[in-house]
Amino acid sequence: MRSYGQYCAIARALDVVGDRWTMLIIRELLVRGECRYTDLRDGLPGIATNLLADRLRALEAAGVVTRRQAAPPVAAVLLTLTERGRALQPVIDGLGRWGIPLMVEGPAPGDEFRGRWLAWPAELFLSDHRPEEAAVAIVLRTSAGEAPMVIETVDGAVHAREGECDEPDAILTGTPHTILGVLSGQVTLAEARDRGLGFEGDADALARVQPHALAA
Amino acid sequence: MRSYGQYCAIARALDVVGDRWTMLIIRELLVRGECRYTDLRDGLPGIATNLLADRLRALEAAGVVTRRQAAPPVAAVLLTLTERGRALQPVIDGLGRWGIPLMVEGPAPGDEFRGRWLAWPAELFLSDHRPEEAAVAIVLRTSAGEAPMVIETVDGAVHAREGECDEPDAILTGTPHTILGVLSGQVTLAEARDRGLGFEGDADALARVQPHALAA
DNA sequence: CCGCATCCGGGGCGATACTG
DNA sequence: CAGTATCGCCCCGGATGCGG
Repeated sequence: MRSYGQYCAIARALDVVGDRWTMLIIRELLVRGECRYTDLRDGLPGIATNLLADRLRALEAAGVVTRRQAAPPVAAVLLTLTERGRALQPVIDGLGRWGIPLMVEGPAPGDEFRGRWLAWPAELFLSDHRPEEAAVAIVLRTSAGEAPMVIETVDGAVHAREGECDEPDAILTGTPHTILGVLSGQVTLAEARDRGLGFEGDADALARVQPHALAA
Repeated sequence: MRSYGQYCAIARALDVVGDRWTMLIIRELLVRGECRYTDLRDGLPGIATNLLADRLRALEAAGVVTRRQAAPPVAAVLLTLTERGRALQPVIDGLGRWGIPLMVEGPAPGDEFRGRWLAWPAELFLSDHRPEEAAVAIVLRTSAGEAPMVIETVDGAVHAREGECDEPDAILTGTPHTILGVLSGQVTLAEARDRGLGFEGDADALARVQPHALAA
């Protein structure tokens, strides 16, 4: 990026991560961890391939991303955030928190979606109200072809990860918008089921982590 | 900005504040509060006037900025952040914190600087180690023509603001880089004075708020 | 299939000039 | 003071090609 030419901490930060697509590349690397060029491409629908290559080079030069060869059997380059790169987590979190209100209207026509993008809303809205009880796991399925998300309670906190789960306490199936409504507590489970949400398992497991705002 | 077309909180946020210059406009409005178009221009050296106008329109449409007429005597438009706009403070703070390490090498040739940009480093590095004592005020002067910054202790916290101060406990005069070195504790007062820092007043007032890292 | 490089059209951006 | 007008350039987006 063209430098702003300002001796200011914020401008200097934006000189490195202010380019178009750059923060979304950081988002993908934060939520996926180490992954391949092609994985990044899949997680960044709309990006031009040359731009992704350019950005990765710039981020590598800036000490934000590192590149390493995968183990012999799979000939692939693996990309990871450095410690310096992971230090951008608060910025991404802040952006995600600020962006949540922009999602209540649902996706615009043609909007892309990936299940793992629910990780921030999930960890933002949910908390474990009964940490003394046994841990629960809730699976979110937003699309048939995609890997589901698993929401798990761990020591009173709630974490979201990509992947399967052997014996989930509950399974939610539906559109991203509907699932987001349930996670945020803006829609009750009953309402959501009327709107097409699929639900299996223990409703209490869901209530345990849902925000208390339901009372309002 | 062209939308990223992704139903994701971070992408949605960047659809609004991801454009070039936009976050720096937010920075200026956060640190200055209500101000005029021309004030913004001065605080954003390098921006094209049409871009500033474009961005302000977009931010107004997005509910981030509001515009109002000043009181009759001065015919001027005053721009302010809305509540929604001020909610970007954590993002700006995160960027500023992340950008601090990029400033230790000093300004590049031709870099612009404004005294008020020291507000983030000041509040980030400094803390009041003896809150039980009377409040202190330290003035920073980085340039003859510019308004100085005042650092004040208030209830154990440290705040930075633009403006003068009647009876400061200490006055630092020097280049931004030198002053930053002192504020961050990377350079001792004695070293900084050797490098051209001007210092008047009570060295103890400075030590009271400087980071403890000096021991290292 | 992976990881790019290259080419090309369009528009955002930057600089300057100008106006109510 | 607060913008609008204009213009060249380069970044961006989309498509294609290509070596490993």
